Amino acid sequence: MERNKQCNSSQDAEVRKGPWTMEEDMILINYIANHGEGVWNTLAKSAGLKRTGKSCRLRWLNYLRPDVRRGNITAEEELLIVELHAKWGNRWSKIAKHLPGRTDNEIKNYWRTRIQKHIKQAENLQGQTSGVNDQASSSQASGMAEPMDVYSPPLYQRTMEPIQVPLPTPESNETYWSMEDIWSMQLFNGD
DNA sequence: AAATATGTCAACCGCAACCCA
DNA sequence: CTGGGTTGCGGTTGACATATT
Repeated sequence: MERNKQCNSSQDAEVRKGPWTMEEDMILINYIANHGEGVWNTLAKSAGLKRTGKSCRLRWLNYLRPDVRRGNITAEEELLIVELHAKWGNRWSKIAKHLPGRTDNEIKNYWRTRIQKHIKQAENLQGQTSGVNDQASSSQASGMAEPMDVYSPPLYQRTMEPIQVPLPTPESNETYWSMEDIWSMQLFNGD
């Protein structure tokens, strides 16, 4: 329950860290809805958030922005990630630019948690054909799929429909709000 | 049923690039 | 050109969730 574990040394009102609360999200969303983005440090202060500008920026870009898609990476997206990573290595933001709605952070996470070990396994099975690191090696040594050099992106243009935030178990805890919820809430708050 | 291992993901940090007075 | 502030990036951490023993 108590997942706010800010470093409450002696003073409060310092700078908050750790997971964002729903209130903070609302404040940020609202502020940006009314004033737009700006200089993040200033924004954080003007909005009354006890967060660094950096933290606000990250939260907004990776989570709160209305056009951000989270979860349910499709097979097409995964393939694209694999392809682009093979081409460019860990240039996550560059890769992310080719996956509309996906953030570099999510792609990076997805890669490290789901793809990397998979590829390593495949490498091991092939008996270390070569010292493939993970920098852009022309063709990755995993028998994934057909090797396509120039992958044409517009396979999956940003369809906003199938967004259904997974929300596995609504009973998990108290505040587990989907972005839909938050956005519809903030509509009532036109300030 | 409890303990432990493993997976997932949001958020942090440091650094470098960029911008501008 | 320099210095100080801001932004963007990539690596890493740590909390929580889920699987396994």
